[in-house]
Amino acid sequence: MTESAQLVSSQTLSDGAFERIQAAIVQGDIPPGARISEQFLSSTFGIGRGPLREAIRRLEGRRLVVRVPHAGVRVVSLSYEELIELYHVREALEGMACRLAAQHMSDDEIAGLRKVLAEHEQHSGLQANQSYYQQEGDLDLHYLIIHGSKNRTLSDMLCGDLYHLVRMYRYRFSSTPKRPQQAFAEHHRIIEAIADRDGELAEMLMRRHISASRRNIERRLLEQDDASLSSGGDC
Amino acid sequence: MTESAQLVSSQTLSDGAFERIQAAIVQGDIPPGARISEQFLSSTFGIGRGPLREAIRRLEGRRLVVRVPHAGVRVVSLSYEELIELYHVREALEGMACRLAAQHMSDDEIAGLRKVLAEHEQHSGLQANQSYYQQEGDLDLHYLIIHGSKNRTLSDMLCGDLYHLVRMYRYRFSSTPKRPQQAFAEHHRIIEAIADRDGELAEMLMRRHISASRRNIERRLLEQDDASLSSGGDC
DNA sequence: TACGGCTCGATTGTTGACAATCTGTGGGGA
DNA sequence: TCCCCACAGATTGTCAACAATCGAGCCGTA
Repeated sequence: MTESAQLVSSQTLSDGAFERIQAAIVQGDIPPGARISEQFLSSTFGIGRGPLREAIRRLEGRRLVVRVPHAGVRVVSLSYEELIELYHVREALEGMACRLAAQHMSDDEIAGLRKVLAEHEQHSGLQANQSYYQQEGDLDLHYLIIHGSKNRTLSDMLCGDLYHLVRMYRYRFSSTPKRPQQAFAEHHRIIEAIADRDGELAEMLMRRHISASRRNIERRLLEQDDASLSSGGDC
Repeated sequence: MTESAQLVSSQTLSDGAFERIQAAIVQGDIPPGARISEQFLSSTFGIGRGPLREAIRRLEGRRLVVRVPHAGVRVVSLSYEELIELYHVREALEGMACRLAAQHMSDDEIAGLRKVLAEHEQHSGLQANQSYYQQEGDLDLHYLIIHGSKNRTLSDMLCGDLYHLVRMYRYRFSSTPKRPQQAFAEHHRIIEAIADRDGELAEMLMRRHISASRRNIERRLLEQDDASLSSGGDC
């Protein structure tokens, strides 16, 4: 019902299954740690097990699922430590991306950055529901900056692999009271640094931005029962 | 003949095929850009096309091969720009790993680092063939340092994904005259910084080490015919 | 009551055959 | 001579059936 992915531009059944399963994983429709049954997906999607298995193998190569032989595959479930580690890696990589973006982005692209930021301002001022900002808008801006680095290898790693994992867990931490406004201010400063072509500063601000985001997660994770993440809720 | 991979500890045919093909790619047995025929591999390995296709899909997920629908898969072929980009990413990531290693490695592990370095010294002094040092020893040391960061996510990215790509192209640049001795000296300084628990310095030295390696490649690539890499020899 | 072995069911792994698609080649026409 | 079309061959994509393996529940025994 919810999936408009029926009209995917995939040329093979395997590609289509790959995209649909990946979307289901990163959107949380299939929770982390859940087991994936070939038979179930096969009948759900209405395709044979062959293409389906190939799609799963591709997800396995992307580390979105883990497989134990003869026992089935499960959606990857990041532990608390792994999630924090992921943010450390992001800090290094996106810091670099931000520095490169300050060097390589065109003036038009920087104008686009400002435009997105202005839209966010309206959103975050308009509605009290702050989760949207954190969920989509935040990433949009990061996407733009990453692509602005003009380093395709870096973009692929960040957008293709890391962000899928980040997105899986983001929805859990979207409702921190003051974080959205703070993040907005940080975004503003980052964009200004990029516009000034100050790569050093841009990298530093981005690293602090992600570092703050990480600490926010650490705090919230310690507040709430930390067992809820490591155990992998099976309710 | 050359492959002792017959007694792989893989539990399924697909896993075995995955490991063998991956090894063949990173070792250069299958050159970058070459097309992979399902039928050929199927008869070579003596397994059906099903498990083989699953193995290829896994490689596709790891970006070691690219596939165009209905037309076959090819081994990924890095362009000059992509190779340089890869080294930039390595610089950021391994710099971070080196800093963390200085903080988290145990004294025993650091002793192991020194031991490996001493072995390299004998090798590089003993034999005039400097390629071995660059090919294997260099990576051994980097592996140890990366794992010493105690950041499993970082280790997986660096050792699992990036290094396979780096290894594919390393053999082309192994015979630069003075580079091995220089690299050895850089390794020495890096290890000393780690032993001193000076994370800042260790990161900086590692970044310079990789940066020097990158510039070495850039220089050699500009010297020799640069068309040989981008065109992807089809002889 | 607790533990070890067994059987059954379900799920995964593998195979071979069939259908769909692309590529290279040859012939016919302008 | 050149271009377009059709055909054949090969290769990839898909499916359904068969074999191998694992886990759960049951039973018998100490």
